[in-house]
Parts: sequence; C-alpha cells; structure tokens
Amino acid sequence: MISTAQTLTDMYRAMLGKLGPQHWWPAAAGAESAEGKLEICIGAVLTQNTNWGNVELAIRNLRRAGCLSAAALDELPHEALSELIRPAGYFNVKARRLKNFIRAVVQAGGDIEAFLDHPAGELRDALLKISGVGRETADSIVLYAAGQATFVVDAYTHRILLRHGMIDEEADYEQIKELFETALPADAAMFNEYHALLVAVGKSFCRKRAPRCDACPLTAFDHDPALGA
DNA sequence: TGCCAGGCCGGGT
DNA sequence: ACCCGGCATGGC
Repeated sequence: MISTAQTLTDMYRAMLGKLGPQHWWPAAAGAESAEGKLEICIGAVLTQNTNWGNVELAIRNLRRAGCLSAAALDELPHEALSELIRPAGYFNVKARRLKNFIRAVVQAGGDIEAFLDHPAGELRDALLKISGVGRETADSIVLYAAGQATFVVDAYTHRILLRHGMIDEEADYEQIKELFETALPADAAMFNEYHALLVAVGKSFCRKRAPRCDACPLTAFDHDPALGA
C-alpha cells in the first residue's frame, strides 16, 4: 500500500536535492513591494502557454515604459499595451486579459496589495471571474503574488504525474490540485518551490515528445496507477 | 526547420 | 457537457 502523502513528500525532497531551489517568484520579481506583486500578476497572465524568456522581454518593455502600476496600465491604450507585450506572443488577447485584470484591481480601489489581501478561496473566486484568468493563472496569483498556500497545477504537473503512474489520463485540474493539497501540509513556501521544481523536471526530463523520462530524478517513484489516489 | 512554451475563451455540436 | 480552433512570439 503506497501512501500518496509519503510519495509526494519524497518526490519533493528528491527534486529539491537533485535540482536545488528554483528561485521563482516572489524573489525574482523584486521581493514584496506592490510593484513586485503586480509584476507577478502580469507575469502569470503573460506566461499562459508561453515560454518564460519571452515573458521577461515583455515585462522589461513594460518597466522601461513606466507601466508597472495599475494606474499606468489602466490609462494605457490597447494598441500601446499590445505593442509593449508583443514578445510574449498572443499580444492582442493578452492585452485584453491584462486590461481585464487591471480593471478589477482599479474597481476594487486600485491598490494591488489590498486587492490581494483576502482569504485564498475568496481571492481565487474573484480572480476566476476575470475573463482571461483561468484556474492556473488564478492559483499562480494566489500563491506567488498573495503568498497563500494554494497548489498550482499545470501541463507539466499533469504530464509528470501521468508518466509516473500517479494519475490517469483524464484526471482534471481540480483533482490533481486536491491530490497535492490533501497530501501535503499547507505551506506556501513549499508549494511555491514544489511547482517550480515540477516545471524544472518537466523541461529537462519529461518533455512532450520524448518517448519516456530518461534520467528523470523521479523514476524511483514510478508505480501502478491503481495504487495512486 | 519544425516544435514547443509555467492557458484560456468562445462557438459549435 | 465536451470538443476544438484561434491566438503569436522567440529560442533551440
């Protein structure tokens, strides 16, 4: 009988030992400032189905243009915004999505820190009402910008758990999220690092086209799907 | 060169 | 309730 909690805990230790801390947000975004938090929210939207390197180019453009504030972004015309974020791809839809997000912040008073300062579930629901903010983006904002312990699931998480036999093909977002959140202590710093490590493992060892996960640091945890959750 | 990236929405069945 | 096309750039 395999304990999912034990397996997920051991997986975390294995990844951390092998790859080390990934230094994701908020450290990467200039710590705990309001601008840093807003930058994390923007990054969460811009990185939808997009390489992080491209997102950094877009954020650099926004910073150089002095547009890393809710007020500035709210004033910026769509055309100007889409041009600044062009390197992140899907620039027209993302300009609209960023505008939608900023509008919600402005309507709540315009202070990003106040906007984020709500219980996780409440904040998540508010974020999900914004067109362009789906589950992963909402959870990323709750975890990385608001610093609250919610688990972020992404394509890598799904693929890695699937390949190691811990979920079946049709496990959906909420099920996978529940798997982690019930098995692990609600620790924001650990959830933060855990998701970053899954992305790192996915990039290096669990690529989409690769026949299998060679040299994967998680092969020790392979087991039959029936033994999982 | 083609494939891929830290998804999400809206319209059609 | 699912399924699918559309959205787009830059790096390997």
